[in-house]
Amino acid sequence: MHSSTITPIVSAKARLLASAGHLFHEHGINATGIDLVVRNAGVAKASLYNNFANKEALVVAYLEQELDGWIGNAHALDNPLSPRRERISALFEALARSVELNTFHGCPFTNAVIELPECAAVRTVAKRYRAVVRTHLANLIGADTTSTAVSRLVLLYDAAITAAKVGRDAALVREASTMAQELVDAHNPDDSQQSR
Amino acid sequence: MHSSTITPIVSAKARLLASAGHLFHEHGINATGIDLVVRNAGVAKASLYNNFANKEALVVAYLEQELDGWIGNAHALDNPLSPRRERISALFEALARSVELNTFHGCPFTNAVIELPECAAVRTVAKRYRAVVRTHLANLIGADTTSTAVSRLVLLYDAAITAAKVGRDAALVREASTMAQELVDAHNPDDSQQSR
DNA sequence: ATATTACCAGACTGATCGGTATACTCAGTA
DNA sequence: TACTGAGTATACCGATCAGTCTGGTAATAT
Repeated sequence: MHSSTITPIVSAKARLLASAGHLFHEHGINATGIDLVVRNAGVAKASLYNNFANKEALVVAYLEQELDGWIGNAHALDNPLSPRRERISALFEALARSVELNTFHGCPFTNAVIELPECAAVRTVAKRYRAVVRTHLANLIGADTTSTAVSRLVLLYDAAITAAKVGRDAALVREASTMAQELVDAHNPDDSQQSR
Repeated sequence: MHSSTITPIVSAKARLLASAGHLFHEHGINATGIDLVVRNAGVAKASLYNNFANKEALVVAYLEQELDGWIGNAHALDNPLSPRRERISALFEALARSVELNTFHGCPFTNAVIELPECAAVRTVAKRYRAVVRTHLANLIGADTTSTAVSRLVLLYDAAITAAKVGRDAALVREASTMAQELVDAHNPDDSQQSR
């Protein structure tokens, strides 16, 4: 219980993941060397290789952490009492604000797939991420995961992320939001107040 | 005229750009070292630095080449006699086929922005590319470049590219195509045969 | 008390990177 | 003929990378 005097407050592993989370996401994976991750974490180099087999394993753990983060964030942004169109647009609006604040660095999974195109483990996590997004969007509009409407929302979310990352265009992100809202309204015309 | 016996058929610069075109696009920019570009081009290393200041300059030249290629391809895919919806969908269909053949390696500009996030020159070419896409789509549907309809087509094209690169999902690309066609039809209802 | 476990500090290795330097060939030209 | 310009081949440089190794510290468990 009270083992918090000299024993690390948080484990070396947790500090490494936090460090990797910042550096990989903000400066890219390839541009971030192991030494920087270690120094930034305030941890010994050996501790990295005690907890992770190699850099690739650290990258995968980072992506899994980002996936958990996305889910947490999606639920934090969601107000189940709002109409469906607003529950959807909240996701896009967060993206648009991030663009305006210059704090958007891209989708970690898209970035990783592009930075490490030959890494199967990365593709696997990216696939899981896309399935999670699809499931979440399906839940928000109360539709089947395989429905056309959900596919279209996935596409609009993909579009918004590219518009944010490459175009840095908040207005375009909001246009995607409008499209998503129109889609939800068309899919569920008798829904102007409640989502359940 | 007849100076083609020992004088290089094509210049070292052209061979380097062709080599860079293949390697950067298929394996990524950071993963492709200078030595490989040079060896693959069958050219001396000094020839690279005689024609380009550094790797970054080569990358920018490669992107400009890709931009020209995109324009050429877009015109090759376009049949001005087809209805507008088909002129649009041809773009998406080419993408879907590329996914099915496993020959799609992503948008060179998006890839470059993600691989070299701190490079201003890369961002500049990417911005030009997006303007070119917007202009082309506007011409295809005969709308103003700044119109909402064109913004929406840009978004759908962005979406299709992400669906292709990260999702590797040809069906999703075709769903984007359907959305684009519906958008064109709605924007121009009295257009079922001719585009002019 | 001792063995174990988790950690830190940092030197070190081998490979690879972008880029430079040296020395040469050869075709066209003034 | 002698110079120039574009090319080739290859050795080399300093930096950086991922990953290993040595050696030490301190708390925990036996």
